[in-house]
Amino acid sequence: MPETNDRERHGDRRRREILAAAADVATAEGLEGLSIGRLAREVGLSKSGVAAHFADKQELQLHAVARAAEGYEREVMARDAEPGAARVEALMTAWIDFIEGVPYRGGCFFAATGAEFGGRPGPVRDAVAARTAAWIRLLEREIRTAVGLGEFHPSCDPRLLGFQLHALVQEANLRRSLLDDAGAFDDARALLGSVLGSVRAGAATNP
Amino acid sequence: MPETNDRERHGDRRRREILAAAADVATAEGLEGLSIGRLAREVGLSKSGVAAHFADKQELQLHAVARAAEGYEREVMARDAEPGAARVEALMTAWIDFIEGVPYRGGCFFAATGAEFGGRPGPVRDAVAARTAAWIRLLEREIRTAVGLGEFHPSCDPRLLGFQLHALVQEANLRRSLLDDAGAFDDARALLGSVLGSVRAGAATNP
DNA sequence: TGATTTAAAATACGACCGTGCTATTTCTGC
DNA sequence: GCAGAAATAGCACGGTCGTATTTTAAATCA
Repeated sequence: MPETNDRERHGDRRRREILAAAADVATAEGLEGLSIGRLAREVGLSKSGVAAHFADKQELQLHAVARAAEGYEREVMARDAEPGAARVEALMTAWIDFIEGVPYRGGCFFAATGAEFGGRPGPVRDAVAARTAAWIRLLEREIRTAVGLGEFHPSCDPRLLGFQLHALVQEANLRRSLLDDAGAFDDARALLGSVLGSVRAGAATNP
Repeated sequence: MPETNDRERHGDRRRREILAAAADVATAEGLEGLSIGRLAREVGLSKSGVAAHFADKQELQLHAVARAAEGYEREVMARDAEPGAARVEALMTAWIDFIEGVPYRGGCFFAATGAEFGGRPGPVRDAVAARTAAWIRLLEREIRTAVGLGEFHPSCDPRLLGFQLHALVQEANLRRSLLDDAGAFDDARALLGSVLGSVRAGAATNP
């Protein structure tokens, strides 16, 4: 069998190309509205040429979710900084920068697909939810570390702070993509600073 | 001509029934994915029976947006309280309560459709965006009043506070619908209290 | 009652959907 | 260069989509 070893099989380049286009299109037009024919036109293949790479449409959707998640893991979650407050700030800043300069037309892939699949059960929803939950947990864990190190005020509730930080970026993404508010990410940065400032050790007892 | 006077034409009851179902379904499955046939099954009519009430699908979508907005105007925006801080809190509380007990399966209609149409031009997007922007402006105006009355700290930026408050509810809606986090609205309420507390006159200089 | 207006159904049409199946082209390893 | 495998194209199928036209049934009114 060819299989040079295991990785980088022959059609993997195409497959990646298709998935990149899928993540792109899905961010703007939804993961369900994404059609094989539409995708084929996008990458210059025939419908069957695209379909051959996946068992069915759902598998394509799941791979597109995974592909989008890889981007976040590489560009956002992998930020290294001193554990604690510094890393919380680094993660958030990287996240805001990433979404602001996002290559996908609709903004944040997970904001778009999360809202799309929110009220709908199934494996795709589960995949989107799992990635979102993992990111929130990562954020909370880092906040907890900062509290443990005494960098954040002891009264700071990691779940609530994580809630607040996650909300800021979701809001910025919505305002840019729906309201064409280009300054939304600067607002998010400003609020990130003020929220983090208010929980830093030595500040008042909020939140 | 029949036309009892002008309002309440003959098929208006059906029409309202269809639009209620449309807003319902669209919240869970999107405004674009909403199909005439699906809607017909929902209200127990034939496809053509539904289609006869609207010029085309886009008109149906626009009316569904308007219908959903009416619900918000009636249940949320119409809260009357003393202008200023009290009304800001009343509006936000009514909003959170409304979405938490929302009759639509996917949560907030405008969160769902806003994300869906964010990266897509057209009249439907414009309608959703206009309603969302109007609500944000209403919130900001009331905040500005509170600052003017001296109830909120003079350093409070109405745009940023509005950003933060709007973000809280969007986040709660996402967490419940995508992550099945039933406590998300209580978290939003807690944060609403802490954020408003921090901008009340006499508090520290945040945000 | 009979004529007329209105609501809804029935039906049809063309477009696109996802999915199989069968060529045909393109690449790869000897 | 040739065999064989992999990648892609071509095509057909059953469904559903939105829409338009026609037909039936029910309500309204003279």
